Amino acid sequence: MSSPDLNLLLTLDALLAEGSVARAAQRLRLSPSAMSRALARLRDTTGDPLLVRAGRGLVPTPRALELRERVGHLVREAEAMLRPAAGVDLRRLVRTFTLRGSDGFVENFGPALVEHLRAEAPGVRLHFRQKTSKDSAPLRDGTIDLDTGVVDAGTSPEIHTRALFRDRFIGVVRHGHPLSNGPISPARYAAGRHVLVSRQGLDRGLVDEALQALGLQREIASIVDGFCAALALVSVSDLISAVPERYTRNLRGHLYSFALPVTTPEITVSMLWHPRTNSDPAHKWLRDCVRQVCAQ
DNA sequence: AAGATTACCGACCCTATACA
DNA sequence: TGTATAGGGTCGGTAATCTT
Repeated sequence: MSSPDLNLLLTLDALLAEGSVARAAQRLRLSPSAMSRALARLRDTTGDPLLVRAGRGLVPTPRALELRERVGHLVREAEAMLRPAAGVDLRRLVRTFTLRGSDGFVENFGPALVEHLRAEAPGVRLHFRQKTSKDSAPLRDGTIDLDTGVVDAGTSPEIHTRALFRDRFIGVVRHGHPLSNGPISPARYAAGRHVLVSRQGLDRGLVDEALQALGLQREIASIVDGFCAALALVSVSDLISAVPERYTRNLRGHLYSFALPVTTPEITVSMLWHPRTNSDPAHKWLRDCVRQVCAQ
């Protein structure tokens, strides 16, 4: 069974509003004959004559009178739905956005972001979710609204991305740690005991590759799946960790940071969103907020 | 005479089929 | 798998016809 032609709703609206085939035709820029045939299709679809001859003109049937107001509302509603979205009223916006970020995103950027949103849109709530994988499916199905992280070959091609900031890895130890005094050579750095951050559970990373190029090797004493855990371990032990500088700025207040004695590639942290939300004015505003907070 | 309807025709779209 | 073609269906226009 085929669904009815919804274009007929526009025809019905014009016919019932005008009460005349000729005037309805004029309104929809059709010939009277085309409108007459459209009326015939409507009669066939609804099973009601809708407009019947009365002298030279037409008069509505009870069913037509019943439909007149309803179809009018329906058409206005549909037209409004298809118009480009107007700007969003931030003071009255009530909405929850779900943001996904790697370990440390909330701790580092969350406070500024929440404050920024509170000032502009007090009805907006943020739901921060931990990034346990790079899977794009939650963006696609709307489970999360905005993702942050490093874009790589595994990122789905349809996903929109925008760079937020570039970052570089630095070394971190507790204050009073031997490395907090004096120059740090690659050999001196490699001689310490290290904590490696790896979400995938790998046992070596970029720093190990850089050390290997110099003929050095470090001892990985511990592997954790997030920067917060690494910094927590570093703060109460003699372990050494390498973390992104900007990404962990607010988390290293009581720790000693230093430039790594080896060169590691810079990373670009981006935000990622699905094309479905690209034109949504509220989502646009959220992206702008995240961009501003991360640029500070 | 005015407005509604119908016959006929062309344009367009969709689908099935053949073929490279 | 992609492209070309034929056939059928739908819809709108013109012109003619019908109804009041």
